[in-house]
Amino acid sequence: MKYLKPKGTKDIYLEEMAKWQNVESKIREVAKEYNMSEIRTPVFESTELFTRSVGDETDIVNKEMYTFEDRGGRSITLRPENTAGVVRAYIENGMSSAPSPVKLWYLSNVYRYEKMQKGRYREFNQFGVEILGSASYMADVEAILIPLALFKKLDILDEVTLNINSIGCTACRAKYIEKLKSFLKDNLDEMCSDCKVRFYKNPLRIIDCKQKKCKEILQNKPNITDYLCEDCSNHFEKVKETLDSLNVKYNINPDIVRGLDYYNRTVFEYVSNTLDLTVCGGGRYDTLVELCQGPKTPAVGFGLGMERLILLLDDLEKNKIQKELDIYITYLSEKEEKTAYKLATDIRAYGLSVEVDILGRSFKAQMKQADKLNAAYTIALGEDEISNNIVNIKNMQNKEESFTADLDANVIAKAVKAVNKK
RNA sequence: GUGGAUGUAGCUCACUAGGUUAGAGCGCCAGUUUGUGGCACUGGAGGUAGUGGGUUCGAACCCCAUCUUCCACCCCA
Repeated sequence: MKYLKPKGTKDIYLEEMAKWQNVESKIREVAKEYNMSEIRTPVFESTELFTRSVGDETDIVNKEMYTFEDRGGRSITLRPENTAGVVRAYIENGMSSAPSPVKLWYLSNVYRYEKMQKGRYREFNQFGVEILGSASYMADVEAILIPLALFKKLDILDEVTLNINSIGCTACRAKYIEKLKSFLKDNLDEMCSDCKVRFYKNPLRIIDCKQKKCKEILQNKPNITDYLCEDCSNHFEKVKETLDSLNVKYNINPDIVRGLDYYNRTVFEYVSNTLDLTVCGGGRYDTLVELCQGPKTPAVGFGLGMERLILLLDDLEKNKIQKELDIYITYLSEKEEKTAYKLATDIRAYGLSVEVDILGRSFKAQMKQADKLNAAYTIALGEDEISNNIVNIKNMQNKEESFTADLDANVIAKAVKAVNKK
């Protein structure tokens, strides 16, 4: 075991790959149902894109980016999140002139230099959506609904909780921060060292500090929802009303503050009820496109952690994939080997999954193998079958439902497909 | 980045007053007399005990370093 995968990375293979593909296929279904189009952007972008958009006071930018200089002396960073790259692509390719709203989805890997824990990797995958061009609360609602549609398909609707909040616009947030600061000012000495720093750099983050003393002090803090300006307040009310009308259950949690600077108004997250994990986080970002030198464009989006979602599914045993094989062709001796292989190849051309032994196993071992691979049917080829030009197609689950067919790929494929449909 | 754990076959784990060729279950490969799987039985492959040093006549077991993974913070998907 000389070479190990880099810290914080993961190999995905065999059964786990099947689980991923299952989730991915559900994601594609949802994407189609919501009429979104897929976007793929580069794994790396110029460093400045992230420092500008994510915010240079955030932890992501301060200590978690994989940044390096390329051979041309450019500062490059492996994307720590996807929104910035999508927004860059939106502007660069003039997508603002496409019919609004532009609804983009992606499934891509992102990179953060973090200390490992379960559900926390240095390379991980996010399913995400960005809805660009709508300032309406309806867009917020749609962004909230999309993960829900996926959870429903995965049968974990009751296993996650939706938390929402509004952090207002720059104007009302600034007012709130003043209130919060004056509330905390007197007790600042008793707070943890992190919070003392946050007090000056990013006061909102104090809200979700987990230190006991800080929590105590925060008990009677002012809530941002009480300080929203009229527009922001109305917007938030409309979001809630619409969610209610759709029977979407949610908690209003005035303590959720996202770790990226570009959010405003609605922020939301989906949290596992059983594991201590945030599976999905998102919100509105009306100023980001402009900040990245694009046309003024309101937008909302979210990112959903694939590794965490799959971790949750595994924990709930909701993602068990039974691998299936349509036909296993066995042969009695080396004499029938070539006929068997040709038959397999021919049947495969009809879209069925077919396996033949390529290890030189005995007939009996081939049968065992067919069983292990969970083959629906087996076909045994021997001298008799070849001379009579007829084969027995054995149903591996129920011997009584076995049947015969001509030794012909077309006939066999049609017969198996017909039986499968029943 | 801070604090605390962990590491023995592909997987889940045994073996400690430090002492001959490190074990089990599952998995993998094969066989149980020659044309039919799932059970059972038998056999086989597979580990320089994460890696590198040190202590010792002798280390998987003791010490140090390092890496990995995990837990609590931090943060977040």
